[in-house]
Amino acid sequence: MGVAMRPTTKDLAKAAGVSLATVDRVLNDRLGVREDTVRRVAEAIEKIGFIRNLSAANLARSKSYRFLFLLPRTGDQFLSELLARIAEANLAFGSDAMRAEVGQIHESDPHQIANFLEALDPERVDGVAIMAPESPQVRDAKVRLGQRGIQTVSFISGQITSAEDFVGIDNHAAGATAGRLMGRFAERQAGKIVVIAETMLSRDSLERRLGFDEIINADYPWLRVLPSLETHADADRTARIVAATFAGNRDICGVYILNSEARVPMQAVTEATGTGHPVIIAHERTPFTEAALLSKRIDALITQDPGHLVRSALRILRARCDRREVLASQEKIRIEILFAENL
Amino acid sequence: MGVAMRPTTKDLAKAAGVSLATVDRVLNDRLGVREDTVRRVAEAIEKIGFIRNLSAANLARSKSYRFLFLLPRTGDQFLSELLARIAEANLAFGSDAMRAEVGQIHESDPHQIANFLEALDPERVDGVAIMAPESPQVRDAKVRLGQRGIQTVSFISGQITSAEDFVGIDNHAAGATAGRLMGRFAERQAGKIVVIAETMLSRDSLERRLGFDEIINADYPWLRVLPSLETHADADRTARIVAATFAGNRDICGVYILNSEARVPMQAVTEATGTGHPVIIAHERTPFTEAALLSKRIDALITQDPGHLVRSALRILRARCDRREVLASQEKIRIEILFAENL
DNA sequence: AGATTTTTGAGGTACGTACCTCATAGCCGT
DNA sequence: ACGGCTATGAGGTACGTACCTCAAAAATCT
Repeated sequence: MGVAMRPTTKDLAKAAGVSLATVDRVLNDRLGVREDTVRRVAEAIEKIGFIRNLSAANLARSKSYRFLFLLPRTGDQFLSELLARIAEANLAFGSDAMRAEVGQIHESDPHQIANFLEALDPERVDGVAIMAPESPQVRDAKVRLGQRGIQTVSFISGQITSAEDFVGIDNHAAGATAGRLMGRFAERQAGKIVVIAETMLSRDSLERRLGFDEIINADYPWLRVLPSLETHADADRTARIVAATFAGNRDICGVYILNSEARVPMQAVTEATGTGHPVIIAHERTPFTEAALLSKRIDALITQDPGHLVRSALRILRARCDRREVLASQEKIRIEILFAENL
Repeated sequence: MGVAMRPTTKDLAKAAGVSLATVDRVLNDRLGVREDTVRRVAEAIEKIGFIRNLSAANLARSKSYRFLFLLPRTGDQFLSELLARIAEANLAFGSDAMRAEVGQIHESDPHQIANFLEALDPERVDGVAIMAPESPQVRDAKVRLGQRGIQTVSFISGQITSAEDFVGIDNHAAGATAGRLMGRFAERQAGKIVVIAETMLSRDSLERRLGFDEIINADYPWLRVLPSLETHADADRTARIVAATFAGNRDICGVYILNSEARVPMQAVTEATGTGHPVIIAHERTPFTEAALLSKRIDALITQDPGHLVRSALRILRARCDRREVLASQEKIRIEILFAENL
């Protein structure tokens, strides 16, 4: 236990040769402190290695943090997974005075998203993790939130203004990883590869496709990647275009599903292929993809850990509120590769 | 913030119809409370959803946690990585009143390890993460530590009495994953596979090998896995036996290095193979293996995140001290697969 | 120099919990 | 009814920080 106690504000005051009140003024950026007094305190902080006890501070302030996850209204199993992890994080961080809530909104309407963000009350929300397609409206809304003192991060997809502003994987690298797996798993002979996306209008899809193509073109020139099929999250359309593609191309040897929600495209592929077995690579771990991996209908999954995503977003928002640095290595979301063996 | 404040002990006392003192007695397992009073309080906890404010509790107790990592004295880059992550965790958990220290000891001598553990003072150490080969002495020492009120977990390797008692990957699954990668990456034709381990006396190595063999034998019968080469962490010996093995087997198509420290074996393999290029799979991400992966001398890495390992061990020890549950999904250490693309 | 403003100090209360003491209430067996 | 229990209550102090007030000191301006 505390043989060597951590220095407190009292020790800091003594070390800096000022009173507790002044230390408090400096620590909390209050007005009315001469500049060289601030400097003296800052030096004393360095010298005695003062670390502010945030638990005590939050206790005194009786502050609790409320964060919001802005998620799409419609989705499938990956969305459910996220919701479950958010609920879980509430338990994990429960004794930490932070709460996470969820707002769901039609992701296709930038105006609605922007309005939702505008309506947030800084008194009631400390930060928002936003999962929404990039758009000028949302970008502006984020800037205004920052001005009003509400922290934001882009969550999984959306605009990436800087590395610290984004919680999610590097989609270009994820696509490249998929490309590498596809190249190594496929037979070393000519063949076509089908890429299925919800829409190619989103930056995430573009980046994944780009990374995928780079690897295939550079290292596996005998493979040809067909133009992306866009499902528009419509099961009928998906079944139709996938069936048509397989009917029109006899030498398909690989399928790359770059949606987060792989179930509908995967079912279309299963129907279209029949007894054939192209190499199939998909994204995200859900009950469906997990089962498909175990039954060898999917060869590999590229995933990001939803629990990690959620906790990381919360830690980042929290650190911003406290004007703290985060531990970069902890917040880097890894591109995971799953086989049946390492589920 | 708190529009809806979290209930406090005061609210709990009112809800249970008892005094604050009694609530305190119940919450902290003090003697002298009738059983049905305990029950009434427990019911009130459920009813009003009381969550103990651990920050305030630790503040009041002015308790800080001291944990110890018991690591091998000798090692290479993976050990350095662990040490770096422990130092990093000290920063991350710094404002959380917990500190991690390191003790290093010759892992080959179970008596010395046991003595070291016996000598720990419960007043000065709250928990230990033990990375040491399994042995009766260490097992007994762990039991006695538990009796003396010092928490323990097995770290990365060692005895696994239960799932909650271990921080690390499932080595059988890791070996199986390596086997799957080897099988899919190797040419579909007869060939031999070299397995290199520091020693096959450790459970970790055995499990990895077992998992590896299972997959190869079941799904890639044209591959033959040679008896494991044991390096005994000796560079000269390693070079000798690896060279001899390659000299005696012309059709080696794969190498699986199941050590945590891959550098020495990998260098021996590089020298022995010359211009040939068997599929090489190794464990753990270190500066060396990372560079080898990027330069395509290694085909894939099976890794566990050292930062996650360290933080997970600390969280688990901490939760045990507080008699709390951990969030299982957060503490599960994933078997990661690394290519050059998803580094 | 005096008046005014800025900066600093001293001291208090509060946050939610732990832990302590002492008093009182209820219970037991005799 | 008595002493001897056990169970409970009431009240205090402490932890480290935030935030408040008021007074005093120091710096600035006139």
